[in-house]
Amino acid sequence: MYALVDCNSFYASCEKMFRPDLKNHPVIVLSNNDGCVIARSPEAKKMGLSMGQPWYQVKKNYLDNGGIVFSSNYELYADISNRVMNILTELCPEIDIYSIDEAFLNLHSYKNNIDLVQFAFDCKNRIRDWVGIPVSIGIAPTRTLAKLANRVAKEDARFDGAVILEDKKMICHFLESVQIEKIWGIGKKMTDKLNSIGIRNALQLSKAEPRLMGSNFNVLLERTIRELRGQPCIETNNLSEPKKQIMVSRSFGKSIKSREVLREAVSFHAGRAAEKLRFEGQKCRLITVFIRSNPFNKKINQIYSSNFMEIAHATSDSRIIIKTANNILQKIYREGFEYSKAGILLSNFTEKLGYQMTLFGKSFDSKESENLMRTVDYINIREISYLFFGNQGYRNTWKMKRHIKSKRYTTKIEEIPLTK
DNA sequence: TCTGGGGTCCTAGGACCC
DNA sequence: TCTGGGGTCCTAGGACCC
Repeated sequence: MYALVDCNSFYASCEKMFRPDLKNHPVIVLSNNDGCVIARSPEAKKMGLSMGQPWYQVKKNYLDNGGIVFSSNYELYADISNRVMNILTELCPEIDIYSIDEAFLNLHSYKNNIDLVQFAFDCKNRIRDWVGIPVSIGIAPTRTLAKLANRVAKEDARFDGAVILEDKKMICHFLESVQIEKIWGIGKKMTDKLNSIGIRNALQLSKAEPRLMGSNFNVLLERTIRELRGQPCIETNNLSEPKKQIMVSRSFGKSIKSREVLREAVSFHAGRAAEKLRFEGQKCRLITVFIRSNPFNKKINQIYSSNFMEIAHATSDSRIIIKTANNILQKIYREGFEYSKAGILLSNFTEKLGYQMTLFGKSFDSKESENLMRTVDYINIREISYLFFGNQGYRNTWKMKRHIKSKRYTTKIEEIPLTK
């Protein structure tokens, strides 16, 4: 059996934790640049706000009706997430952290020795009491079914936040009431395709022949069908699995024409990406940079420009990565466009051990490079001061908007909440 | 005025090999 | 009329996820 534990309206719940005065008030959290709605408290959901809706479209109405809004505060959410995951790991060491706010627990090793209902409520209560975040729990024979159970636990108040699907008959009955687009892994395109051949609910899908569906559509669908039938076949994404790519990209606070300012933004992202790469203990060989205009603005000429460069030896040196990113930018920049976003993608990783040696030239970052980067990271992590590279610039005219951010209550000594 | 960011996996098709 | 067969590897792009 698998349990899926998922925090309810996670970002909004994090904000509410530190603002007891907002209890029972609608609270939402916005994406970067205060662009879209990405988390809604139950009260905000009732007001009809939907996920991903542009903020400017709902702003007036929402605020007029007493809604509360926050810019995203990832430092806070990441810290709260760690606390939740630590508790879950204690309860079940076979844990697969799937995203910032949800995790699968593999309950197989418990066999029949636990009362699943008891287990679910223990989890739920402990996280509520120790951290302060409400969670929902779905337990079922496969991950796909656990996902569905979780969804029902969230949506139907009668279950009090926990749904356990065990009995075969019960599962069939349950699947019949589920639309296929609610199934994990079935997106919009697949929904349309399946609807067109008359498959509308999860029970119908589970009765389709997996092999045949696999060859007519794709293997992902085949796996999903098997999972719906109670046969686990979606692998764990082992927690220690190294990343395969690292991306840093941001929309700008306002659009940019100047090559110079663009260069600062790209350098800044490149520096951040290099930092992430070092924390992953990886080195990369391929660097891709892209710049683009705002696709929503129909009045301007659109551009999406990108290119990549391979570096001779795998590196995690910020200087090399920033320099390469700038060379790519030189190639892709076109005069006369308004750019609204830039990004960098690092890929082709080689773990620190086990390099491919190059025939000519050096194969490794030099000792000097390693030492320098370690020192820079040391200083930056501890915020003794903030070191950056000249290219990264100081103007920051492109930085994103985050006008209504809450405090970093748990990670900044100056921002710890005080009682009056 | 104003529309996020970071990932994974799969597939089709091209290049290349014998 | 008619132009092999079987493979691998790589990449770009699609679909999906939170």
